[in-house]
Amino acid sequence: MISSIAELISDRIGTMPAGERRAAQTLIASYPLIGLKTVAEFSAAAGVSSPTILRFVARLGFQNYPEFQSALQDELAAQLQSPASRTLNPPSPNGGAVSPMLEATLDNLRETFRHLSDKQLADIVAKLADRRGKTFLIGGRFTDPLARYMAAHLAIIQPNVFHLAGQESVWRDRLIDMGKRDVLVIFDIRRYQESLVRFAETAHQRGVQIVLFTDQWLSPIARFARHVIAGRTAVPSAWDSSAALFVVAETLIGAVTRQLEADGAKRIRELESLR
Amino acid sequence: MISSIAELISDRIGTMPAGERRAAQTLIASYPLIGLKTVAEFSAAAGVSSPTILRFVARLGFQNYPEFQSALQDELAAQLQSPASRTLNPPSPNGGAVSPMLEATLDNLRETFRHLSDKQLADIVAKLADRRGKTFLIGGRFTDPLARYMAAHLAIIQPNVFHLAGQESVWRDRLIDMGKRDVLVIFDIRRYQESLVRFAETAHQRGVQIVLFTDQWLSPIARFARHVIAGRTAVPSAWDSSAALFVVAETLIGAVTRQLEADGAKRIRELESLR
DNA sequence: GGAGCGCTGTACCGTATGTTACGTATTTTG
DNA sequence: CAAAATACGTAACATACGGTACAGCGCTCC
Repeated sequence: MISSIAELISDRIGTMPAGERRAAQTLIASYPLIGLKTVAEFSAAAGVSSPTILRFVARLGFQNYPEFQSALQDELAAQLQSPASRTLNPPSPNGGAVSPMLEATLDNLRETFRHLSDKQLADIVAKLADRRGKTFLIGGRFTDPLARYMAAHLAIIQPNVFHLAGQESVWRDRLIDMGKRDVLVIFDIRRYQESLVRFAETAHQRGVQIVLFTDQWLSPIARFARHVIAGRTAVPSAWDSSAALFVVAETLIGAVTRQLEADGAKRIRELESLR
Repeated sequence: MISSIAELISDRIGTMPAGERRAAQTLIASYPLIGLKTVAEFSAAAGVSSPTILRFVARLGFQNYPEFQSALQDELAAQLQSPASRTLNPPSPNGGAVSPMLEATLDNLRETFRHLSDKQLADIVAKLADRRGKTFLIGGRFTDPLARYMAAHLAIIQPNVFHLAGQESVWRDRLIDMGKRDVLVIFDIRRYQESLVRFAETAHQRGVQIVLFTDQWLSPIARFARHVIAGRTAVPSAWDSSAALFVVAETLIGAVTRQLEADGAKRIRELESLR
């Protein structure tokens, strides 16, 4: 059963030629607004010619462009009159195989944040925003990209942020640079990596404060960590999900940025003037 | 402070002559749909003549009717992109400072998947699981970690998966290895990187099928992409969020794994025996 | 490698749309 | 009550919008 035009599109997008598919994608991307504008604007936004737009709506089964627009408007009207249906519609409009994954991830996010106190986050933010020391980030086989992601952001808003990459021997040598005032952010989920544990232990002995991102079963590194963030990872997949940790990381990035702005950090002002 | 057109109307409706007041009331009654239709339809619905409608919108301060319609559309866009859920949702169990970020991310995830059909995902999965060609992954400044994350998983379950890292000149040279049967997965969100666009264009010319992860405003690479995944990125932070794209990536990883298992790929069986 | 097909864009056309001028009706004011 | 000002609709107009014919191009399939 196809009720909305969006569904109709995604149903037929596979059978469309390249140009019309671009039209379909731009419409879906900012649905349904582009469709309410003129053919010329639509075509410009999609980067195709106007006839392609018209052929596109024709393929969807509409006699002409105005009829297509009317349909979009009717849909909008229905949506606006019952705003609840829009966000609540739990019988996922997308009854297929993907939604279990989405549902599980949404649950994981909520659960992860439920066990996360504001105080805990505030402490970590304060530590990360305190620029008397250096910040090192590292991750395991699958989580190292998370460390990179966080490092990419933090390195912009403050100096002395380093992502530890490459061979184990390489980052072991960086231990020399680490001391009491420094922070080490580690991402480690099952199966926990022995090399990371060793690294964390040594760093801990040197007085480095460790912020650990791990799963709900806690990596052994938790023993040495000053702050532990335990994210839910279970999803209906062969792999564990790092999405919850990813979102916590983004939250921290945002909070640290805000904190530094509040501190009136010169660097932030300079950055803004560069944009 | 008057923000919406509806407020503007109710503010001035007192000073309007009879005919225009009828127009105003008709518009408010089924706001804003009538305003998106033609002047003729609007006037008919209000029971007045077309010039009255035009005088009405002129009194609101608009130069002409199209300008008025654009304003209505912009308002709708803003309304649709920040779903009402934010106001309707149960006042988050965790009333603290982090929850806006979490709420926005949850919304982004739902919205992103709402615009994503099973068919579309299935097509991409089929392409990624089709092992007659190679798979290349690359990302932008902030999204390259996502490419790495995906590559780390895909490289385990199948051969010929390559993450393109380092200098632009390095991956440009890899173009030589790419052909019609190959897939290029690109992550690119605002601000879109010129170097990536050039790279995508050249790859496209070589017949490489491109799977693009981008934001809702679509990277210019969408022009060359066979498949486009548009994720929502807006969060209350100085940075855009890649969480939605991350979850889509995880979903794809899981689906590809399942697909290969279903295909009875020898590699998967070998992997299992190794564990 | 060649022939056929299908897709796409350019250029042009008819028309529906927004706009304006003007005459009539209605209300307001001295 | 008269006269003027304001409001409204009819009708004519110009623009820009949607629609179409056609030619070029790339792709696929012999």
